[in-house]
Amino acid sequence: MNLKELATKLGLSPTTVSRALNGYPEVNEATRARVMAAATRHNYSPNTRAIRLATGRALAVGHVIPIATRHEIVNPIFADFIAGAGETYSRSGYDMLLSVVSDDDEDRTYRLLKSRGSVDGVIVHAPRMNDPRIAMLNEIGLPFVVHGRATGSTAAYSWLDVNNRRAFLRATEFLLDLGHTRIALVNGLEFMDFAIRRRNGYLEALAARGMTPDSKLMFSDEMTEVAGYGAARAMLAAPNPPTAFLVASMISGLGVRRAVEGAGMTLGRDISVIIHDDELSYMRNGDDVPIFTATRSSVREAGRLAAEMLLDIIANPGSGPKERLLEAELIIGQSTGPAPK
Amino acid sequence: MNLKELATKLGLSPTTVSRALNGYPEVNEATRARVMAAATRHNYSPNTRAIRLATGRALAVGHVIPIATRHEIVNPIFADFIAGAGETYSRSGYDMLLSVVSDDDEDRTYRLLKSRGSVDGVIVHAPRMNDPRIAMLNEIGLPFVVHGRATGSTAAYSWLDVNNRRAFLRATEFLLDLGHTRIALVNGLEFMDFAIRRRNGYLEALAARGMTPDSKLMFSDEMTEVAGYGAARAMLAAPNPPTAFLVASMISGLGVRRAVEGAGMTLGRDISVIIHDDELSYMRNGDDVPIFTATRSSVREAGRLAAEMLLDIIANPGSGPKERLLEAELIIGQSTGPAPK
DNA sequence: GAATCAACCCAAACCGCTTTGGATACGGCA
DNA sequence: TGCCGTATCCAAAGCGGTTTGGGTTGATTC
Repeated sequence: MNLKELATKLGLSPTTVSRALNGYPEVNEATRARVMAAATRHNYSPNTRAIRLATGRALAVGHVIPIATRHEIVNPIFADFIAGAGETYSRSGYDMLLSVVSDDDEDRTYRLLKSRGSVDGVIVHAPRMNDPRIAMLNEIGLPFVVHGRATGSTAAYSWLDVNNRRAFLRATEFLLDLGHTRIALVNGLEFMDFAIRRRNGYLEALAARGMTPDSKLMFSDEMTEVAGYGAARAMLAAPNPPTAFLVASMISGLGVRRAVEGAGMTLGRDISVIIHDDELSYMRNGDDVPIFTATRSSVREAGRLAAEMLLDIIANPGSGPKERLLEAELIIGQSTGPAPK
Repeated sequence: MNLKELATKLGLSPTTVSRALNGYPEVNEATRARVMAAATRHNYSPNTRAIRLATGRALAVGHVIPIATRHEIVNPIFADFIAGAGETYSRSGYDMLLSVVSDDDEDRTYRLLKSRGSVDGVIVHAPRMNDPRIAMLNEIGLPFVVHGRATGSTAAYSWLDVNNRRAFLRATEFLLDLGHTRIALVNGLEFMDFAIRRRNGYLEALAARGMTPDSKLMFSDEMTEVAGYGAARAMLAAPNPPTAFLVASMISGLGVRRAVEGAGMTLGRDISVIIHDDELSYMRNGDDVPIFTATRSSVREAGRLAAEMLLDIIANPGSGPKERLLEAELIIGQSTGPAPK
């Protein structure tokens, strides 16, 4: 059943039917009601392909997921972010287009999305320092929102980020207040912007107390269980080991915990651990009582909000770049305690 | 730059230019070369919206991700499956459309995808027993491939699955051969088809040795770290505890390991654990030497293959349902050993 | 030399919707 | 009574491709 058929069946022109369905004022309310009724009765739904061509809008948003050719990792937080964004799109009648491409093809993919008109905008994931995508997207004129920020980028752009610096600053202060002086940082890959900011927060807190950071206590790698385990194990075995760990993710946190327990120590008593908790739905930090003390910020909520921001930008072009900084909560769990004497 | 402009610039008709670019035989090779060159020079790429309308094909595949309204979980293996499928789509010029919907809306979503012509086919995720989606999709005539199977479904349908029954049967046999007699099953939610099959494999292996299953050793829940921990902890504390665990996922496996170590026991010596390893890219089972003994099957590869199967079905309608059963490998790691005396 | 055929190219219809630019009818106003 | 504004509705022209159904040309066949 298409528009024309529905129109003939109603004895109306396609124009009128289209207007009736789309809420235009120049159609009699009685007629509109008749059209609406007929539409639902005949189970009519407009062909999106035709709408897209006629309106010139894609009614879709793109997410380009780069598959790093080097370490083949699918970022586990994507799943929740995407789920959040997807909720927003469903609510607004937008489609979500996922492009999984090797990171060499990322640039080409954005250009194709633009030139073939597949999407009205994109969300940029996992920004790095001086991320070249920002200038490129501005240049080709494809609306976008960055999840995170790109330190060093000069151009203005829209972004939504968690205050990673502040979160790690507060977490470090919290550990310092508990008397810890040897605090280790188990960070993500430090070409990622969020990881840089977290390290900065950590360093700032130390500096504020006049403490010199120890590079032996600073680790940076993929945020996996194995990496977290390896890092913590090595640090605990080294001379003058840390009494506290600041960990970039729930998953690495599990590895750190294993190393701690494997060394015969108890979490929250011998060793304190604070993780960053993205509230991944399949990796909850305990049910009601949090297991780990954590800086908490829902990545799923971030997905929802970033998508809303993008839809807003698409609906109101030329409204200038938008920015939004979310604060992480500091949640006290069972993994922290006063530094052992 | 669109087709018509390119045609005028070349002094040709849109017809000829279209045919030249799409490889039709009725165009002079010299002309074709000229067209191709001009196309790349002027950076022409066809408007997909127009192509879709003209051809009546969506050039897109849908993945409907249900967000369970009850436990709000985003299945962690989606990420890797989607990544695999996405690779196939990119290679074939198809788009991947993700719909994140509450599971009450799932039915409606499939119907909309069909009636609005947004996709040429869909992948059905997480089939349950007697899954109603299969009959529904057959009825509305939307091509699909099920990732997994739906026990009890009478209609024929295309699917790609891992031999879950056989994997867990072999794993159980392996533990039995090591002398274990108290083998616990830490399963996923048993309304999911894969979980049912795994349990069946487990039960079959026990039955083959004339052993009666103990319901106290059979656990079923969400596959999270916390759930795995809780289950294992409870079983280990109960009278007549198991000496081995068969665990449905890497993530629950981490929880089981924590419970084992928390009880002061050593993995592979006091307690044996076999997990199912989907080879999630962010949750590797060790680097070269596997940590856990595991039934291994890459869900990402499954994504690739399922997508290929679907594209094949779309390209050759009426070719009848396709089926593909992947075997899991049994990988020996460090988490299993002979039953303690 | 006329008929035939292959090779090559084009005009125009079409996909299903939106949107522009009227047309028609009716009531109110001067 | 005649003009005008308002309320309704419609015909037709896009949107940017693909595809159908010819044309034209030059070589081949008889």
